[in-house]
Amino acid sequence: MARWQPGTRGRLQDAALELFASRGYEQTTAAEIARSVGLTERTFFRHFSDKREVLFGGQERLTEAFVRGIEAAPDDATPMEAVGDALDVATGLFPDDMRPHSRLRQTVIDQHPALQERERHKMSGVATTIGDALRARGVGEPAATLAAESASTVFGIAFSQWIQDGESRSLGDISRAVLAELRDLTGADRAPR
Amino acid sequence: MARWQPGTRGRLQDAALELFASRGYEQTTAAEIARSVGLTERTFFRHFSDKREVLFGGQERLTEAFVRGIEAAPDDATPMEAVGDALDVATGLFPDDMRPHSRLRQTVIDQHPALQERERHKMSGVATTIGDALRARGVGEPAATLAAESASTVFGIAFSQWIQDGESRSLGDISRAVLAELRDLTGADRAPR
DNA sequence: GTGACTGATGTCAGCCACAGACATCACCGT
DNA sequence: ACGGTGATGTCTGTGGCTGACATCAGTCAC
Repeated sequence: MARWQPGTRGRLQDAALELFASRGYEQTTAAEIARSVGLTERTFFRHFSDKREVLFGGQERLTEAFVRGIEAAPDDATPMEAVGDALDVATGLFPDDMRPHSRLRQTVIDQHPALQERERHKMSGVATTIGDALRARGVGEPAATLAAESASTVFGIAFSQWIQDGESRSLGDISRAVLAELRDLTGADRAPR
Repeated sequence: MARWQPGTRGRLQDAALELFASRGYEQTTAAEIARSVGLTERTFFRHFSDKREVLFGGQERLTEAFVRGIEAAPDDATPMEAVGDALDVATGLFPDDMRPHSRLRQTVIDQHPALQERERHKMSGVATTIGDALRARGVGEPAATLAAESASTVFGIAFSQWIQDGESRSLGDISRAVLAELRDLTGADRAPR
């Protein structure tokens, strides 16, 4: 038998989400989260750089998925085509059966500006890395940054639609629809006025 | 003679930027900023909801400029045309002679993740309001959000280019160039592969 | 003109997020 | 057996931030 229970991080994350959802984010102290799984506050902060971070665990996996998608795109793909491929890979990380969990998490985030701030920041980190991957393919500036930010925007819009009540399409389907809409929007301008 | 010095907010902002730039953000306490202009920490937090906020004053003006631009766009303008008009109005808030100030402020922000987080959050608030203005014109979803986020992205890219060393174009000129690039990027996809 | 009212400020006390320093203590390899 | 390792606990401190209350110059009512 091990000295420490394994999966400490995960238990802290689960406990935190539950406490935030039931009592509210500000009304829950880091020490309470830790104690609720038999640990101390100090240990909480060894696993998470700050209190908000406990809700933002899987960002590396998301980033990697986007990058994998970009790198796997055919050599002759345009930047937006590569972004489309990346979105297909990334949205694959969110199968339909994790919708309830995502929804709960989002209701917590939506109730606290500090958490929204962190979420935006995370997505912006993802966008930066996508930009790097595009530049590595030889895409120039500002095209690489524009395409990367567009990917992040499309993902964000699709994700928030995905967790709406009554929405039944998969995240991937929604994402493709949003990307198509972006194409129409920016590309289909009429003749100059 | 008035009982209190007028312009308290402004003096705090100026002092904060100066102290952050010279000593670093974390090494500067809110109490120090306040004392440096003859006030107390408590008063600092009456003027700014948190320590970071002292660097983010003019967001309302930026938001209003964008909205003004959207509302002033011709009735038959496409969403992206309206966004282009809004960018022209908004970039007008940054004449060339405030480049040094913007640059200094940005060097401070760039050195601290907590400040970058706040900056992203502010821009995302701007984007949300632009989206509202577009929806008020009858633009649907997700087009309104996409166009609004695109406006914010273009502004962000243009702004960071504007304060690069050696850059001499006006913010408006850069912004129009970036917007054109976005149009090319998303619109000019070749035939399907 | 005096007294109530207002609004920006100061004072005081306290909570909590977070961090440095050090001890502990099972486990692991040698 | 033993020293190293890594996750944890304990102790202590700092700074961001807040509520409650006092102050006090100007203002307005009467």
